[in-house]
Parts: sequence; C-alpha cells; structure tokens
Amino acid sequence: MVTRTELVSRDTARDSADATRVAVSTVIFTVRRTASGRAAVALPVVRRTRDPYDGLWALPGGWLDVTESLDAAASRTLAETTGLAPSYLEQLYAFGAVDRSPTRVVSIVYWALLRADEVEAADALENVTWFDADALPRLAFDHNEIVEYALWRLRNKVGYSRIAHGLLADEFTLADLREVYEAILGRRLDPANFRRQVENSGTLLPTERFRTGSHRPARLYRYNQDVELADRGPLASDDEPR
Amino acid sequence: MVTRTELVSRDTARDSADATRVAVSTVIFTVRRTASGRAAVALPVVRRTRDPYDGLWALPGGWLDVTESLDAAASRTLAETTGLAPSYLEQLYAFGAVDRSPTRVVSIVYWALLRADEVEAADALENVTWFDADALPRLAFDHNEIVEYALWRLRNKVGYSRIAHGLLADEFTLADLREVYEAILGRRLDPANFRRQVENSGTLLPTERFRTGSHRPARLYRYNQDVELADRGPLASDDEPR
DNA sequence: TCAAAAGTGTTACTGATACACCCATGT
DNA sequence: ACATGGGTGTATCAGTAACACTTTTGA
Repeated sequence: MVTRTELVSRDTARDSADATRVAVSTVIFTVRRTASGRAAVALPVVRRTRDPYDGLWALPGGWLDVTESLDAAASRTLAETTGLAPSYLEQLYAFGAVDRSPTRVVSIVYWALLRADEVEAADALENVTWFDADALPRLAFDHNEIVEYALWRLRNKVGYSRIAHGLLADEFTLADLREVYEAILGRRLDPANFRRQVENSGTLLPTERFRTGSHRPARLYRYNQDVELADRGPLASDDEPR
Repeated sequence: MVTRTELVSRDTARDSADATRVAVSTVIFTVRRTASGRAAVALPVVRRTRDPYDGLWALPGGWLDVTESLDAAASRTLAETTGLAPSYLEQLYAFGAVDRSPTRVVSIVYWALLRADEVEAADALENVTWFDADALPRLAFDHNEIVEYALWRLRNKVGYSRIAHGLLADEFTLADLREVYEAILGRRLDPANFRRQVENSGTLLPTERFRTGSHRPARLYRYNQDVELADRGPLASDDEPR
C-alpha cells in the first residue's frame, strides 16, 4: 500500500524530473549602428540568475502559462524580461531534444523584429545586453544554434518578403532601408536596382518630406500599412510564403 | 504558511487540470489515383475512440514521451497508429491555442510524404482511412485547419524544392513525376518545360530502363540520393529554404 | 567647384513560358 | 497508317544585375 509520503514524492518527481514543461523563447532582431559606423544585426539576451547555466546569457523567455496561447506567452515573457514589444513576431520552431536541458523542456521559439526607435526600452534594464549577431558569446542551452537558425530564417525571408521595415522607424530613406538589407544579407546592394525593386513592390509610400544634412536630400518614405506586417500564424487566412 | 495538504492538492491539480501536455501529430501526404483516373493528394486519418470528439476522424499522433525527441515521437506515434514510415518528415508548426482542446494541449505538428509503394501498410488497419485532401470530412480539434496549412506548405515547398520524389517509388517516368506536381499544384504543367526543369535541377538520375505498354516507351529515372531528402531540422547544417 | 549621395536610363543575361515540331511505339 | 504520349528546338517575355549617366546638395 502506498503511504501519503510516497504519494507526495511521486507527485513532486513528476513535476520536476519526470514531467515535460513547455517554455517560450524569442530571438529579437534589430539593426543598429556599430562604433565603426556601419549597420549590424544585433539582439538582446538576458543574464540567467539560476541554474542551469547560472550567469550565462540566454534568449528572453519563460514558462508557458496554462491560460495563454503560445503567441501571448511570447509577447508576455518578452515584455517581462526585456520590456520590449516587437513590431513583428512569428513562430520559428519547436525545439525538443531530450538533452537540451537537465529537465525535460520543449521550447516553442519565436523570432521578432524590433524597430530602431523602440530599442531604448531595454537599455535601461539590468541583466539585458545587446550583442552583434556575428559576435555572440556562448549562450545557455542550445540557444546559439537557435539564433543561427533564426538568422537563417531572417535572411531567407528578407529575400522574398518585405519585412525589413519592421526594423525601421516610421519614416526612412531608401538608403536607410538598403542599409538594413545589407546588414542582414551581408553584402552590398546596387542602390539603383534596390530602389526600383522596393518601389515596384508596392509596400512603400513616398512622403513629401526629405532628410537633409548631407549632400542631396533624400526623400522619406513610410510603409504601406495595407501590407500586413505581423504574422497571424497558419490559422489565419494567409497566402504569403513563410 | 502552507500546510502539507495544500502542497499535495496543488501538485495534484498541476498534474491533471492545470498542467499543459505536449502532443505530437502528423499530416501524411501521398498521391494516389482516384476512380476517375487522375492523381490526387490523399491523407490518412484515424478514428478517435474516446472523448473529446469520440468517433470523429483525427490526425494520427499521440503524447510526447519524456525520453524521446519531438522527431522520434512523430515517427513512433505514426507507426503505432497507422503502421506507416514516411520517406520525408518535417516539423510544421506548434499549435497552442488555449481552447483547441478541453484540456490544455500543445501540439507539435509534423508533415510527411509517403511513397506510393508504401501505402499498403495502413490499408490493413482498422480505424485508419484515407481521404482525398479536397474532400475531407470534419476532423476532430483544429485538425481541418492544420491540414489546410500543411497543404499550403506542401504546395509552397514543391515550388522551390525537389521533394515530390518522396511520393513516388524507386523508379518512375517523368510523366509520373509531373502528375504528382500537377496533383499538388492543382494545374497542368507543360511536359517539355517540366522535363527541362527537373533535368537541370540535378536531382534525377536517368536509368537505362524504360516503361513500355503504351505508345513510345518512357525512360525510367531514380532519385539522386546525394540531395538530402529528410529534413534534419534547424540544428543540422542546412542551407535550403524551408 | 568638387565630392558624394540621390535618382534615372540602358543593356545584357537568365529563367519561365508558350508552342511548333520530330520520334517511337501499340493498335 | 495513325493516334498518342515521349522528347527536342526555339521565340518571347519578365525580372535581375551591371553600370553609365544626370541631379542636387554641403563644404
């Protein structure tokens, strides 16, 4: 016969070692200007304050609450750990290798874009730092590999979709936008051809304002809000590649 | 202060109503010849034998075991419920809406391709049926929407990747392959242009054998195994769009 | 007036498509 | 012989890339 104490320890075991828990993490990308003057992809990480990997940097995230959807959990944990509210959020992949954590954790990972003018929020926070994507330190868990995959997705999606505006403020020049693409793709783009491509895509609205200060003034553009930015997931009607 | 009894009831609640469980399901595609003679995308579903949705058809799947990876769980549950071992398997999406099941379930959904010559296995099984993808009945949970998304992904991926061979036997004619593409994409393809495209893709190896029986014999091809078929997931090195 | 970025025009190339045409076999 | 699908050749078109060129400003 099973005693009360045994029941308790069984339940406890199930909660810790034996049960699978669901976590949600997010890879947040932004493009910032480095000391050397050129634009680079950067992302925030948070310092872990408990084992495993105590002291290491990790992707922002947290446990999935029973009363919230995966998307909501991504937004919430992001706000709680970094204070950030990204302009674009899309599910990346579910990671579930048995040994990726000492206890069994399945992580639903999202990736997000942050507008350049929204970055400041997280700068105030203790335990949050930004690294250039090509100079990341060792991260906790399998987070380095996850970031690599998210980068691959970002580069890939930027090729056929027009989401790079999720990284810029309301108004921007074509040079600003081209700089973002160049930072993501890691190569120079022809200004003339780039202009025609984005103009023909229909996602840009020209304004009557210009940015002055250096050489010939450049026209400012804003995004055509008709083209959907946030990814509503597969359950929403949607015919854009993902 | 918290008493012992309260601790126990908290743990128990967490195990039943309060806990989130992780399930793994798979959308399995094959192409079969319908009564009318043309090829069509079809998929197997299994009859539910308990609530919720008792008696309805549902995607094959099961609970994630604590000791297996997500990929392994997809393969295992597939074999257990349908006896099938697909030639291609890739993670589709993690579904986690709060109300998609009476209890909280996060489903990691995979999609798979099955070679035409491997279909028979599941035909023997009770509780497994095949439906044409465009004539599905109402399925349990949100499975109809999941199938729609998987179909979208299949059509999409078939456009830029050469995975349709995952639906054919070892040797096949170009007409066989074209028929598969036509069934997936829902439109006719020019035989001449189709031939050149797949020949230039480098994924096909011509054999010296021909299929005879009707008109001019057609050369049989097999797949170039150098091009990877199974999706090893983002943690493997990989530069093919997904 | 000159350097440099903004912006326009032109050409070459590539891959997709449409379709005319020849080839080889079963009936 | 002829109908039919297998297989080849070729013209057209659209999108991309390369790059010469003009425009407009700050210094």
